[in-house]
Amino acid sequence: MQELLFDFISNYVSLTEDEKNAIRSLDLFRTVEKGTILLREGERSKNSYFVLKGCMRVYYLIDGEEKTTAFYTELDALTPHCVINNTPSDYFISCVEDSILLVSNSDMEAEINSKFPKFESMCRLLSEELLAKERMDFDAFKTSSPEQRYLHLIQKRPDLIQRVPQHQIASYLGIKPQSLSRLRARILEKKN
Amino acid sequence: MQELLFDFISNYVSLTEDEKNAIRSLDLFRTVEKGTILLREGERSKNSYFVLKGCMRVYYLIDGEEKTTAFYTELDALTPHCVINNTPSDYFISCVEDSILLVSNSDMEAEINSKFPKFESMCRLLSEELLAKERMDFDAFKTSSPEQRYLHLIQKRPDLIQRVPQHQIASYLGIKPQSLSRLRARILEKKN
DNA sequence: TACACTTCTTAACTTAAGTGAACGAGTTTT
DNA sequence: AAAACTCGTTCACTTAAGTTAAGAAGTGTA
Repeated sequence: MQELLFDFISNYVSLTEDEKNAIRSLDLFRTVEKGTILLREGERSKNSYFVLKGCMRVYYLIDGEEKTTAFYTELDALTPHCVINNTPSDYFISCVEDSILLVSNSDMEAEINSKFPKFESMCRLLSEELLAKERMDFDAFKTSSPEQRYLHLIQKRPDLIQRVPQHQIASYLGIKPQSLSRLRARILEKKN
Repeated sequence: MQELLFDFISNYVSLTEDEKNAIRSLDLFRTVEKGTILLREGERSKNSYFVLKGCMRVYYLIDGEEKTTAFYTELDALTPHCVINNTPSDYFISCVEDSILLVSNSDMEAEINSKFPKFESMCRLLSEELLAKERMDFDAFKTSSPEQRYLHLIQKRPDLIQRVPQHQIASYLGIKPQSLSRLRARILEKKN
């Protein structure tokens, strides 16, 4: 499981054995049960997450309704807004499946970053890449209809449709569960 | 105008005079005329932009129609997707107003980053912050209706409504110009 | 001045998403 | 085993956005 992490890191910087050991010694690995809530609205957590195995979901509670805005799966990284801004979180993060995560906190990261410039390089590269990707995803969302978004999701993340309940997918697409049902029926009809 | 830049940077790291001079010597400042297209679909530019004065617009050309997805104004930074991935751009960037920009290219940045670790720190902090902000904006977009998005925009970026044509705002909100017109009329009616 | 062009609005009609309710299938709880 | 609950689907109805067309106001240009 550690190898997954080092493989991932090797896309950004190459680590020496010493550096790898420094990371190993941090003891970041956590197993988390399905249903665990990692962050609640109002909390000021300092934790960031990296998914080695499993799936996390970000959702807001608006007028008593859950609005899912993101899923993080294998090799996705998530630093919540509240960590960056040191403000209370306005969303929840929950574990969709039994998962294996890397959990780090911002103090720890600051220390590592100052000790290992290479690590800071990696963080810069990674967050620049994630920012560019997030903007592309946002653009794609803005420029397409719910139906196009759904078809796109099937292409890009077919696994999600399997591992996550449909009503969470619906809200992820910005629509109601009933509308997703109808939309799926419409697509099937078109095919025939 | 340089002071604007150094004020901005001081939010992330504190620079010595020597470091400031190093940046000054790079000669990054550019004045750009309204209407200039900074990046075209298909181009593989290496340029990143930082807006000191003015406004830039990102748009896609889909089925012959312009779809505006972002506006960058004073103190906004933009590194296009094509720079990060070294792929052809799938969008355009144009200058909405006569503007003063900082233009850097990725080779130059790589050099500075390796010479001045402080600069890399700043880039990391900045891109982490922008990523968190982008995710929040995306979340807000997903969880609200066009009408809510419009009201939110008036609150958060009232200047945009003034400096940018309405049909570009409409597409930025994910709707057609006619729908924005109607929606505005609806809001006015509610007020009375 | 006349013409083209852009921007915004309005209107009539179409299409699709929101809403509220009901139902069946499957799962969990008691 | 019965009750409660979750999840997905369907239906009838409402609401809002898309579409097509037309026109008014403003700008720029020949």
